[in-house]
Amino acid sequence: MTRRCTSFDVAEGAGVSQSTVSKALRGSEGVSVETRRRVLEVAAALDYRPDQRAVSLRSSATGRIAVVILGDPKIRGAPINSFYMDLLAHVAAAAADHDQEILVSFQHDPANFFASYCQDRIADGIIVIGTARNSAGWRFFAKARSQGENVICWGSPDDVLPTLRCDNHAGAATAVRHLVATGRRRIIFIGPGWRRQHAYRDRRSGYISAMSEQRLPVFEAQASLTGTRELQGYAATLDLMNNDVPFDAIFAASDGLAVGAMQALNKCGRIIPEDVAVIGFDGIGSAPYTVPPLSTVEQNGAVAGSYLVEALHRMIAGEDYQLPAVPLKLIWRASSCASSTNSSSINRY
Amino acid sequence: MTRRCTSFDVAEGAGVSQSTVSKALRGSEGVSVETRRRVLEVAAALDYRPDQRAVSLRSSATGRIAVVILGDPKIRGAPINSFYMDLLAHVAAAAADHDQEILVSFQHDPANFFASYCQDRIADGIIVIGTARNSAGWRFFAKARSQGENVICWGSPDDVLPTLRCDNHAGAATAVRHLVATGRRRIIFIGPGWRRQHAYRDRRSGYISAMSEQRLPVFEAQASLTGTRELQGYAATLDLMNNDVPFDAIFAASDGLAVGAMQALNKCGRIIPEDVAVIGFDGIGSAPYTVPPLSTVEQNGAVAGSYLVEALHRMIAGEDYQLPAVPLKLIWRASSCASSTNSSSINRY
DNA sequence: CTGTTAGCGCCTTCAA
DNA sequence: TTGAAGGCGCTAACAG
Repeated sequence: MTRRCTSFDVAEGAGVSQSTVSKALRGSEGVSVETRRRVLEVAAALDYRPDQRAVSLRSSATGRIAVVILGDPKIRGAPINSFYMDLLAHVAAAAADHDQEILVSFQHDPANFFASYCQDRIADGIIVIGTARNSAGWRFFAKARSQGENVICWGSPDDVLPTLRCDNHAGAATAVRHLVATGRRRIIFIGPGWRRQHAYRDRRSGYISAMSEQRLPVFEAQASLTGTRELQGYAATLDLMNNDVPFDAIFAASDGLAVGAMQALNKCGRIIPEDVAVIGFDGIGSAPYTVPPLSTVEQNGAVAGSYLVEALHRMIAGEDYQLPAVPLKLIWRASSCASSTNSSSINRY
Repeated sequence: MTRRCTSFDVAEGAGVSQSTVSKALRGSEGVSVETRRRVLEVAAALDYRPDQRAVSLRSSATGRIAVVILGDPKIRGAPINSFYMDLLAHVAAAAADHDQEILVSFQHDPANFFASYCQDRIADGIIVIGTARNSAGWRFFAKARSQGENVICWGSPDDVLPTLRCDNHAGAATAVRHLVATGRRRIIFIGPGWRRQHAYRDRRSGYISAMSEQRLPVFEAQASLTGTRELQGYAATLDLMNNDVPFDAIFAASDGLAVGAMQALNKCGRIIPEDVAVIGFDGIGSAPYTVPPLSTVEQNGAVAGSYLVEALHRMIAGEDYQLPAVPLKLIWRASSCASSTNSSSINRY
């Protein structure tokens, strides 16, 4: 295996100096057309490629951003909320638009938290996406930020870190009004069990506002804190039925909870949406493909991804930046409305 | 904003030379205990952190691997098969075990293919995970490999690149035998529409073998090539019913197809599993949460992830490596068996 | 327009 | 045990 070829080799081949090669290849001013042509030719012939580590070392920025997916503080390999994975793809697309590479790290265990991306010159900033439930994780990244890391996040339970989110209150209220408009009165809110988080509080308050507007009774069910979102939704819904709580609709604080709720309803022979309408929140990729298709308050993942990247860039550049609310859209599918065109209204589920 | 601190600053603070600092921090031989202690102390006080770019430039390897998710050659933002996203998480975990960072890139459009990770010293090798349908993509990465990139993949339609996969033939045969054992006779195979791929051919041949063993008639439905897997499965299944093809079970070549098939069955009032049993292939994360829960031939994603990383390391090291088959497990849920404990058998779906 | 000279921050011989 | 010097491969001033 032969030595890697460097800009010196190209220089020699083209009969010029190394610095001229550098200028020629990067299109700097001050190189004659003829020289540039010859350099490019030799570089191509030698299949020369600059070592990006050296390029980066000389310049200042790394051209990379780190994306950390913060999972539940459980055993390794716990399933990640699929909305986060969708968001990851959108962040990657947005980063690619800025010619940035992304480094991805899945973290959940305090023993393996890592955030020194900027300090170690591994990346220029960090986007943390994850579950509010990993408090130790959020504390860790908040501390990293105070030590100079550039951090923007999605999913933080609080506002210690600059956090992007949608208008959860408004989204929840819209969902509830939709249920009311289609004739539902006993609408139950299924919360995530973990109350100390921003998104939950806002979705809950949106639910309460909308119910109060209509003078309808508020009823909340709380998921237990263990297991996946789906299992939590499943258990919470089963509880409701076992306790003979009357209800004709469920507004779940997340799509995962809603999916679990639908399983439980089905298990007990409740027909969706005839007996119970269900609507979730997030807009996970599988929502259109559940049985019946799940209505949801969809967060615009593409916009969220680009806002995150944009804000991080501004933070890195030391500019002022703001985190606008991510747009929401009520997606009305068969789970909440028997007459939706999106699915048949006469089936049993 | 003050200048970043380097090993020279530590040297000055500790009253030693820069090279001594380097040795002390990296635990090399030939530094007195007392000197090392002082260096460590000053380094900590100054919060010194080596610039990883410089470290990497001096060494040879980058300590990074690139993971490319190859999507359908369609518009940007097309949803990624969720099994690939799961696999990505497992690859990340395996890479972390080897103290490697991973660079992630979602690629689908020939205009933006990029594979020069090794040549540009961005990473030491590439793991390509993706859909067989992106032929241009697979050709691109095959060419990159011939130009010196280290590439291992999952999902390639052929064997031009070193490809990890499970024993698709055996897995399919197992699934079919399970259906036969539970009394099904008219079992339909729903293929992905794109026949020129290894996994499809093997799953199909496994189906045919198992059916032939039992002297049962083979019947294949092909999905159209457009849209998501789910939509393809939906349309193919609808076609079957519209054409009054009799069947009591569906073996879908992938979970996505199976999810779509379940939607179609439900739309037409067919009860799962009483009227039609359904089983998929892959083991996507949402399979336990469909209604009814989806039986599937589950590929061990954790093992797949570690095999991919392991094989890539051996390739990088120039060692011999082999790609063993990834283990499969038949997961028997309610969609294929009314008496499963995993769900109720008396419900209507 | 081109070449020379310094580094970027670190690791690694080789002398002292 | 320590330090001086020479790169890793490149960019960027500054001379010529």
